[in-house]
Amino acid sequence: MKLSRRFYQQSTVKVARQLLGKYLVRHHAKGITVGKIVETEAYVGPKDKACHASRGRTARTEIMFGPAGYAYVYLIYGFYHCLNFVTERTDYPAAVLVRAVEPIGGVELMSARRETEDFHNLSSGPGKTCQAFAIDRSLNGADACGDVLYVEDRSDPVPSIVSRPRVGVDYAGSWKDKPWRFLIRGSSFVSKP
DNA sequence: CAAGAGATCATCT
DNA sequence: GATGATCTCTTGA
Repeated sequence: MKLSRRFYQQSTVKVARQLLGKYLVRHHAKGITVGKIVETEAYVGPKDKACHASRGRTARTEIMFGPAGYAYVYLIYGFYHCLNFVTERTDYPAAVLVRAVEPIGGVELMSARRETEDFHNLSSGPGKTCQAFAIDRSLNGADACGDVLYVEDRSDPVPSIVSRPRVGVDYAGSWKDKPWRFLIRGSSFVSKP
């Protein structure tokens, strides 16, 4: 079952936790890629200094101020893209970053795009995942309740979850220590243990 | 293995 | 003009 808009309207931390064990699906002219989400991070609203939207409403962050269930995709360091799903209510800017997935379907496609045969290096990080799934800024604003990029619940058992501080947000003052990075316990496909 | 450098550009000051 | 929700490669212990 495809996750509904209502799912994304829940609190950001809850969405981040519940996305673990769900399946990221990407339809593309070259084929479909599927990955089980094993790592996420929550970026919670205007006060969260690690959240891009904490610096105000701009062209880039506009999508986060809109309704839940849309993709927020941006370019980072000039090379890589990061995929988020917008959460909570309209005008409250928050999102969940998909940091890593376990390759499930379309593995050859991922392998070709990533230029590696190493199964554990296909999508073990936010930039790698976007490369493997051919996700770039053209998908910014894509509807996660549509048919191109969405998340499925395949009724897997609820995973055991570990939380950690978020990665790469040292600039965020006291907010950098919030334990808002979530991983499936024991997964070997996370970006870092 | 850990640490450091470099790559490269959209976005915001 | 500075910087970043990253990744890869190189260096050196």
